[in-house]
Amino acid sequence: MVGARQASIPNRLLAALPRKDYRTLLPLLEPVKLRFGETVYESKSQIREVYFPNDCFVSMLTTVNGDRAAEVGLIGFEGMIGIPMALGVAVSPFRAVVQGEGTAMRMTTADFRRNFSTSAALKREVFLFTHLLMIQIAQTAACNRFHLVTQRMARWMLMTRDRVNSNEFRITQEFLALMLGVRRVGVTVAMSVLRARKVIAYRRGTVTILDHGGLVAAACGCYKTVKDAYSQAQAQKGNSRPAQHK
Amino acid sequence: MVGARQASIPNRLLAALPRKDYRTLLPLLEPVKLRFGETVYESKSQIREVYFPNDCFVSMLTTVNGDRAAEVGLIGFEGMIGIPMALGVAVSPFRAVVQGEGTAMRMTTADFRRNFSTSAALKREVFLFTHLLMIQIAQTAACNRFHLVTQRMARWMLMTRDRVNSNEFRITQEFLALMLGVRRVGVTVAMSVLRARKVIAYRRGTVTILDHGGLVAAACGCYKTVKDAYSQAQAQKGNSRPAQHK
DNA sequence: ACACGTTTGTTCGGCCTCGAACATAATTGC
DNA sequence: GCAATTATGTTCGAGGCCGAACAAACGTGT
Repeated sequence: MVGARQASIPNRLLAALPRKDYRTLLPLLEPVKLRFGETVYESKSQIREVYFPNDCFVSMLTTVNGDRAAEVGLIGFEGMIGIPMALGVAVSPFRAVVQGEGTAMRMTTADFRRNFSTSAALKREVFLFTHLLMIQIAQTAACNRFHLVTQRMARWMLMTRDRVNSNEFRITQEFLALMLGVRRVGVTVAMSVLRARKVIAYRRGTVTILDHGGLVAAACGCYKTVKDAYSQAQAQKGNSRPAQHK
Repeated sequence: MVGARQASIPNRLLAALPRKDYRTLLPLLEPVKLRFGETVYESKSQIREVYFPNDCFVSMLTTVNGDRAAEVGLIGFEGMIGIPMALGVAVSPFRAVVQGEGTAMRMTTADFRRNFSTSAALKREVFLFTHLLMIQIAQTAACNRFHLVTQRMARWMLMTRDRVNSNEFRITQEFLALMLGVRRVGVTVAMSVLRARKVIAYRRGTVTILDHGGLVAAACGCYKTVKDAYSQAQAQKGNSRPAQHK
């Protein structure tokens, strides 16, 4: 019955903590609503709070030449926003923008710092996520180099789907183009190709995945690579801590 | 006289440690020679040792589709090879290949783990470097998306220059093409453009930077962005620890 | 000095993405 | 219901990089 606890704690990172550690954190966690488009951290700004998404998700963006930006990472309920804090840095190198509206548990940096140094379990979970985030960013680097717009867009949709846990979500082509760092027209074409194949449907700001397998086929292997890294990490935890349910 | 100690300890990360912490580590550090092209870690392989480069430097490569690879990070004397160990993971997600021949200080994972948990200074330095590496990888992601071969190649040469501390270094176009994830011909063209501008000179496996400023101008801003992040981190340390020399 | 392998240079057609401009459709506010 | 705004669709020429194939120059070892 490992799943029972997870059901009541949407954020996977928090859910993976021993009950004792979680109880200590709970009074310090404030549920907040994150609205679509909201900037959680400006690039190079001070980090004042960290966030554990419940059902929202946030894009990490890096800027080049001061204007053009591209998404380098996507973080949802599987992780935490504010990873630099875990590495002893209170400044966010990335811009963090809410991509999927929803709620998150917020904690002040002071509280986080205090508990981070005392809870070995929190450290372990946060560092593991840091590692996975690094893999995601690195894969994005390679993906940006090699793969076509349609492939990268399909990957983005799949990553989003995994975080909203639904085959339908709101997104405009304009916004998606910003994330992928391409022209909007490029997204228009890519989306209509997938629509013609009946892989997705969409209308003014809403995309529906019709054929999940087809979308995976349309995406590059980067989706699977990153996803496998995540699930393998989960599996490792399960194996290395067989006594967790005690 | 902060510099005096650094002069005898080539690796900056080790050099930044308090003398006491460094003394503890020293007997565990084995100097090894890393030869050009040598694979330090295979992707997804177990990490058995971590390395603190003295004058060598190592590329971190990510693979897509199992065959094509691209460099996502370059690590030299400013850092450590084996960052996943700091995050509690003993498997390298990347392939690590020696790019610049030289020596490094090697430590077994067991020794690293032991000392990592007891030396707050080592932790601080390694985590700070982890953060900087993450910035480097993210910038590479954006760079791969937006910038032309010539720009990215110029950036690569500058990053290499900073790590060999020399305006001349050995590299073939074929190898450089592998790192950048482009065709060799693309590198040939890009290099001849820079040669025509008298920014670089080269002959069969050796590149010489003639005009550093010109090369910076030819590179994209990503070079400066990442470099600034590194030097800012150093400055922060200097400010926050004014009593370090005691 | 010579032969061989390695490294660098050149060319070709084709595809993807670019920037720009303009056209149509859906939603919102009044 | 109508106007204004937002979102999506279409087209154009240009440029960069692609894979492939072939040519020339350099260096090494015998």
